[in-house]
Amino acid sequence: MGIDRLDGRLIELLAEEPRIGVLEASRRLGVARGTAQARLDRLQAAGVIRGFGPQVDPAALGYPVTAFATLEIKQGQGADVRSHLQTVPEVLELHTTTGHGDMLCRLVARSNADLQRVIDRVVGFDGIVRASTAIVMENPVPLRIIPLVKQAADD
Amino acid sequence: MGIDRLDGRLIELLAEEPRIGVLEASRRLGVARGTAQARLDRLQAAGVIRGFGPQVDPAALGYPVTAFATLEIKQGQGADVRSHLQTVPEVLELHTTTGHGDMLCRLVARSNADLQRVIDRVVGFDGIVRASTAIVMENPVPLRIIPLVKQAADD
DNA sequence: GGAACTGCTAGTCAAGTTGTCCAGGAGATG
DNA sequence: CATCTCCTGGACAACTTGACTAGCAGTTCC
Repeated sequence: MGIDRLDGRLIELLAEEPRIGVLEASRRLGVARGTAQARLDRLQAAGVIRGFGPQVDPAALGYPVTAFATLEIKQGQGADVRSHLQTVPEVLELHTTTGHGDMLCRLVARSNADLQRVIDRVVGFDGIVRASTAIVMENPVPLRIIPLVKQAADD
Repeated sequence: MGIDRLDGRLIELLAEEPRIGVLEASRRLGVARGTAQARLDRLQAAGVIRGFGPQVDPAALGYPVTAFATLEIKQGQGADVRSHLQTVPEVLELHTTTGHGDMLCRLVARSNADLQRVIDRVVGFDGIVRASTAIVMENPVPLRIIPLVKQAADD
């Protein structure tokens, strides 16, 4: 179920230079291509690697503003709120968290002014009792996984 | 700076089936390979597509628990806290937000018990005045970008 | 109108990579 | 000792990539 150091190094390599392919990765790791291929297949089958989809930058798409909104939900309205938020393209991510019907969602917007429109659309829904929004100013640690992969590989 | 519908469909295709490659993508889009190639190059050069790195699932790596921690930082300690959190592998992401020296970070852990260890490590640092943690129970909308890409393509 | 640009098509080419085999060796397990 | 599992190093055909070509259509600008 876990991963070993070879798996870890393979993931690191592919994370740094995704275009290199299995053959080049096997060369750099100093193993046979079949081995790298088998490891990669196994990691994907196990769900450790979910895929190699394009990583799209919302800012480059014209949405440079990110915010996190904490929502308090009316009892029993959870499912409705979820399907409402699913329809809003600017909602990139939604979690339900511990707390009294609380949810946390990540939003993006074209500008601070546009963020108001997005929040209105998110919050303008019956099941939502209250919302508080925190606008992201800096992102000192962008979403990363490599340190965790190394940690997991060393266990 | 924006993207058109062909760009949008190309991104969608690659997001759904990343392994198809440029040639197959061009076939499905009904355009010449050179066109798909050129579009893809342009999207990457513009930073819209940052890369095709492996998407690793922390849960499959043995870290099924996710939490968000809001941290209140002592005046002037921001930089120190940032570099501290950077060294913690379980910190997947860190943002500074509006508010009085507030930060928001995404954590993962091996179990709820392990989360305590992670939080202790995160919070056990001088510059942090207070922390409140919300444990993620469900993830009704996993990190997604396609709806936003469609939106951007239609403008 | 005509010239210059830009973006798309449809084709070529060599070089490289992929998927899929195989037989054999090394290390662990019972 | 026999069996398993994993890795190696090699092979093969089929395919994809990167780089290039010439030609065509639509815009923009004088």
